[in-house]
Amino acid sequence: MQPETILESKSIRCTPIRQAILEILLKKGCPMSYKEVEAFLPEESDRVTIYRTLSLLFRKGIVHRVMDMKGTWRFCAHDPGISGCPGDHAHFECLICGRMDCLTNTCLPYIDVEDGAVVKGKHMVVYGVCSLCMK
Amino acid sequence: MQPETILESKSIRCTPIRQAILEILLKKGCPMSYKEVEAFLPEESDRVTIYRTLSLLFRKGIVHRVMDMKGTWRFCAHDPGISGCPGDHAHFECLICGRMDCLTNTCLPYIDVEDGAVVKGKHMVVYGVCSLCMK
DNA sequence: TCCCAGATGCAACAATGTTGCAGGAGTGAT
DNA sequence: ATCACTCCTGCAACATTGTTGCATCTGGGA
Ligand SMILES: [Mn+2]
Ligand SMILES: [Mn+2]
Ligand SMILES: [Zn+2]
Ligand SMILES: [Zn+2]
Repeated sequence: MQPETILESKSIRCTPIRQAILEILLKKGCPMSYKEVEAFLPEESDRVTIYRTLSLLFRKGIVHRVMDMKGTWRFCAHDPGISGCPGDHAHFECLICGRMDCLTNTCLPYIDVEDGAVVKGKHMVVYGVCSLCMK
Repeated sequence: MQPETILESKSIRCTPIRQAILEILLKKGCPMSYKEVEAFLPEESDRVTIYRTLSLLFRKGIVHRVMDMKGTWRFCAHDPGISGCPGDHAHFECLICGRMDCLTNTCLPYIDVEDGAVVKGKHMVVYGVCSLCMK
């Protein structure tokens, strides 16, 4: 699905930067930090605008986000044409090249918490060395 | 077990700050950020020393650490008298009061990664609202 | 006692996240 | 077309955490 279509469907004004950022996320298909996204944008792109755009996309449910093992948020868009990706899956992070991947075929386990506590979400990162970096 | 005993058993010089920090972690028994640890130390304690001490304790395997949903490391010591805590369990973080707890009775699931990739560790945070904050 | 590895304190920096504000662009109503 | 209003963007500024370098201090072994 096209970035513009997605933005319009969420009643978000379709600006060049938003379109560009969403396009990058859709094309890459893996969780990216704002820094990684920035690398694919024109030189003059503003850090805060990228930050706000990613926050907006997240708030509107267009992307999901994962915190990596360095403590930075990574944002990821899966084509909404494909049956709903709730972000409820584990992620793999390579400690060498830094790449992160969605393990969309996994499903996070049920976790028992203390009585009375309410679970809002689950977050799982599996880290190690990816196949490319192992060679 | 006493902090000094633990430090000696790992051939780490037993200094007042190390003893104090380890004692705090053992007493609280939940993953604490350096900031939280700092709050229980004398005013004049140096930020970097705390940082280095926590790193050391982690490196020596005395404590384990978890990244919380704000992207900061939390360190946690379980009494080594109790049968080995590898830190291989999930954690619950309350989004209201910020407290984090070890779910020591859980066990992280096996996750299938791409062929050729090597898993070094797994990291799972369940977040929501704790029983106290629900009231 | 002397020496040296190790511990600490302080300055300094990087990265990310976050907010405030002013100016600019787009939209819809008149 | 004009105007008003909302929203978007760019820039400055700040907080927090993590991290390193260096000078100094300290404890323990030779
Ligand atoms: Mn994902
Ligand atoms: Mn734990
Ligand atoms: Zn890799
Ligand atoms: Zn709570």
